[in-house]
Amino acid sequence: MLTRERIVGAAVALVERDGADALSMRAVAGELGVAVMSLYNHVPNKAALLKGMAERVLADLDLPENRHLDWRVRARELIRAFRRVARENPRCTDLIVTHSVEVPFGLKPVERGLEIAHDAGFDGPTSVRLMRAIISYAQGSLLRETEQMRMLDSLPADAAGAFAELDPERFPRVTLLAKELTEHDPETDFEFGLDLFINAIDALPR
Amino acid sequence: MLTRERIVGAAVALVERDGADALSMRAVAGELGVAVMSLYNHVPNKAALLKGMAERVLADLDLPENRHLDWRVRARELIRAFRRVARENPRCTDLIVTHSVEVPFGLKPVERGLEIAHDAGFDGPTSVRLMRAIISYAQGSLLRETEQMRMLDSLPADAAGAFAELDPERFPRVTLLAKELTEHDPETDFEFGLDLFINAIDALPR
DNA sequence: ACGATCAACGTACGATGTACGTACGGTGTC
DNA sequence: GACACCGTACGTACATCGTACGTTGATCGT
Repeated sequence: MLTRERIVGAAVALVERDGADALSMRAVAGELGVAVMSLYNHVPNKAALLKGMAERVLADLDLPENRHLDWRVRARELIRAFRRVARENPRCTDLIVTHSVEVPFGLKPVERGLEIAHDAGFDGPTSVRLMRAIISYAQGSLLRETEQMRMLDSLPADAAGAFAELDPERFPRVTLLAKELTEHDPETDFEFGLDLFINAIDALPR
Repeated sequence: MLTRERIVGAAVALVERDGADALSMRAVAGELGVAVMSLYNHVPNKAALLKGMAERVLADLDLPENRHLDWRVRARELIRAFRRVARENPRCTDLIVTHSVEVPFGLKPVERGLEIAHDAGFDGPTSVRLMRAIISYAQGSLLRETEQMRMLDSLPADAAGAFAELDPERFPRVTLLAKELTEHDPETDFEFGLDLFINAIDALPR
């Protein structure tokens, strides 16, 4: 029996295996050993399928309930969980980030975020803003990670060299930091920005 | 005479006028009163055209040189300039954000960002990290803005009502903050997060 | 004047999303 | 048991897409 769940699952698996360009209704149907048009009994169109895929991946978010802990570690864990599911499906990441679906990704994480902000002592409107800001950072980070990956392995090999050989008159700091700019440690970068954010929130008046 | 510039320009104009879905090589050619295949004398393929469009839009970044000012206002201005070009081409925003091209968007803004971080007293590696973090936030914000816009005018009208009527047992804070969650003031939200970030950086040890 | 170069073009092909009509198996009603 | 109904799977068909390939015509250096 064909179901929306199976279709979405096959689509995610297919993208993880063959990349996003390989995603087509025909390919998904093939994956399930089914005719193309059968899919349309369960999914209205391709856009809906994409949305379903984003939801599916984000549904794996695990949100441990640990309300007794410090809000800072809870906030960190929430954002990390978001990043984790994205990294577990690396080739779907763009999908997730650009389709983070209504109210960014289901209500549970939103509720959780607001709860944490509340426990941290912030009022409602501020909580909403804080959540939006942090989500922006998380989404942006994921986006940047994948872009940087694409860039780094599209550049010939000696990217740092190319940067270093730029005109030092026009780009003094870029040439100086050529090495740092072409190195990429997504984990550390992500945590660096996350810390920055959490500390900033911590310093906010209530 | 057909040129890459004219093609890219027509493509951007077309997307701004008719939306991203209307972008096709045929449509661009039509816009220029030219046969489809003529485009390929100047642009190797559609992906390259997209990249060109992102570059084009970002080329409008104005980066006033005001090195005597406080680094905080310079940093803010740089990020705002980024957001401004994106907002000037709202329907291209997704393009820009997801194609922010090698070394995120040309070298000048990168150089400028590193320069500001340097003037703020940070060492090289930290400067790179700071820049990455702030770019992540900016990109994420833009992404979230457009998503939220799409969401808000896809929801029936009374979105706040729908939120408020959720089960208050499971989603106490969401129901409580229904109104705030469905209101959207991108400008204020953006500035809120930007301030947060700048202040966090300011508080960092050197 | 003439050959070379190159921008513009037309044709053509394979792939894609999906509208539409059909076949068929299971379920409820008499 | 007969029959009407409905939902699921399917096949065909079409418009549209990106682009490979071969041709034409104008321009320019000699």
